[in-house]
Amino acid sequence: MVDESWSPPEVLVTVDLVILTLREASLHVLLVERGVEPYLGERALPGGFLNNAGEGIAEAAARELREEADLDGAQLHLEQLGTYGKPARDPRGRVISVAYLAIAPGLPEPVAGTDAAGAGWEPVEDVLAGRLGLAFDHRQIVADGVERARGKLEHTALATAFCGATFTIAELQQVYEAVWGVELDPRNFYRKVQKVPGFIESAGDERKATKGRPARLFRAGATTVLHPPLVRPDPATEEERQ
Amino acid sequence: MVDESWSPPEVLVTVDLVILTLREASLHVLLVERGVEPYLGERALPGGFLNNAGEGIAEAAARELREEADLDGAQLHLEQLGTYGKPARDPRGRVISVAYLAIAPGLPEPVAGTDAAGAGWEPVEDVLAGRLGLAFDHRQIVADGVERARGKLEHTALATAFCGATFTIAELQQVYEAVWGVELDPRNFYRKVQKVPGFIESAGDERKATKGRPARLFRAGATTVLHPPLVRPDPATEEERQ
DNA sequence: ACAATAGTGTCTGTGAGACAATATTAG
DNA sequence: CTAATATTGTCTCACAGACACTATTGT
Repeated sequence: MVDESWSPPEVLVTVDLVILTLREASLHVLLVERGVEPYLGERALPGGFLNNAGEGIAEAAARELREEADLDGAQLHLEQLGTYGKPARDPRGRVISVAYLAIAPGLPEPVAGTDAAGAGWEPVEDVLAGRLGLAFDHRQIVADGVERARGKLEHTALATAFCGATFTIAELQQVYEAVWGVELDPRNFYRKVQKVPGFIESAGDERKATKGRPARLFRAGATTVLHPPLVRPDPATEEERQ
Repeated sequence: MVDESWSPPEVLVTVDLVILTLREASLHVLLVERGVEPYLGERALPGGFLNNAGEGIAEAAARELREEADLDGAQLHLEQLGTYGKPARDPRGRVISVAYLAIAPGLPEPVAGTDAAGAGWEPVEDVLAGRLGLAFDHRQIVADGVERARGKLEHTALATAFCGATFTIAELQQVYEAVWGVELDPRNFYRKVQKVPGFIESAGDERKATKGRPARLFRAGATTVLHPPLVRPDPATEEERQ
């Protein structure tokens, strides 16, 4: 370390949340409208400062999840995404942000946050394409979150976190298609998913769709890591098809 | 956020490094002996406080890499691993640590750090098994770093970062075997590695081993992501063999 | 009946792993 | 020559993807 006379600088730490969900078969992220400077009035990720008390970073993330999105961190998938500390990222001074990724099943309607002026789900595509500007470096954080989710869908049962307590295989497929941005063959997907031990388990009864034969219902299984993994189709392979 | 009258708490931020290398065909991590309280005299990861000036977190990691291990961050693989902020992890007060993972090729001998009392490479196995105790929560950080490296070997060209400028395929195989802790078939590995476009490229001449036929030399290719990936053998498949 | 979706069966090419065979060096 | 390692060749089995086909509902 360094000599005792030197005193290290103190910095402010915020926790920001990338909360993803599926709405109308496309990926959405929860954004709030900032009620204070800086970036007043602009869209930003929900988040806030780390509390004084003996609050761990993960606890702070769960607290913000509760305060700003009214979601229960204990029930949801919540994992650390990364830490962002570029010197000039916050005009207030030396602020670094620890970002967390949360996955929520489809929710009824725009969640009204307690803190933020207004909260609402926005299409991830609009954010990534820059059609919707975000405060700070939050666009980059969203991009990292989506990329993380895409990768984890392959090797973990994360996709079930987008669904409700029970779901059909077609619904599960829509999750993969929306997050990966690809189309999958329903028949191959059907067998493939069921072949992974512990991924999903039957929930007994049936459920009717608006049209066609009713589908079986399933719930998430005990397994969190998928053996074998569900690999997403290689875009390079598509080109070969000519 | 919160009302303006409330003032968020300031915390101290350290940057810690998990520097991995290969020595005698097994994975080693760089550790220093702490010269100050707390944990004086115990082993710990190299690291230090974030500087006052406009120093980004990644820059701080590169600086520590230079100061404590005399390695050039621009040449090495250096990526953020995660942020650790349990309230009681540091007796000095509210300190959170941003951990970085660095991969270094086999180096001549114990690197003498400038700051730390003593520095040396220790087998990762000793740390993970608890035979060698570490300060703070550094054992967990090492475990996370090794796990990250294992996964990245599958999908990225990270393995070449363990090697020198040129290397044989057998040496590359030793990297995979040491990090994954498995044995691989040299013949299948040989073809598999060469089939991945851009992973490795020939370096022309030859080089003799102590015994046997001399092996071709290769250098790292331009590709960083492997298509197709090198999947590590599924341990469940081994049991089937009976 | 038809449309629409759920679920099953079958074929085929590719690729991974097992392992035989050949090449090239040192001693 | 033999030992040791590098490199190439070949076989086989499993599996992913394409897609025909059957099942079960609403209208």
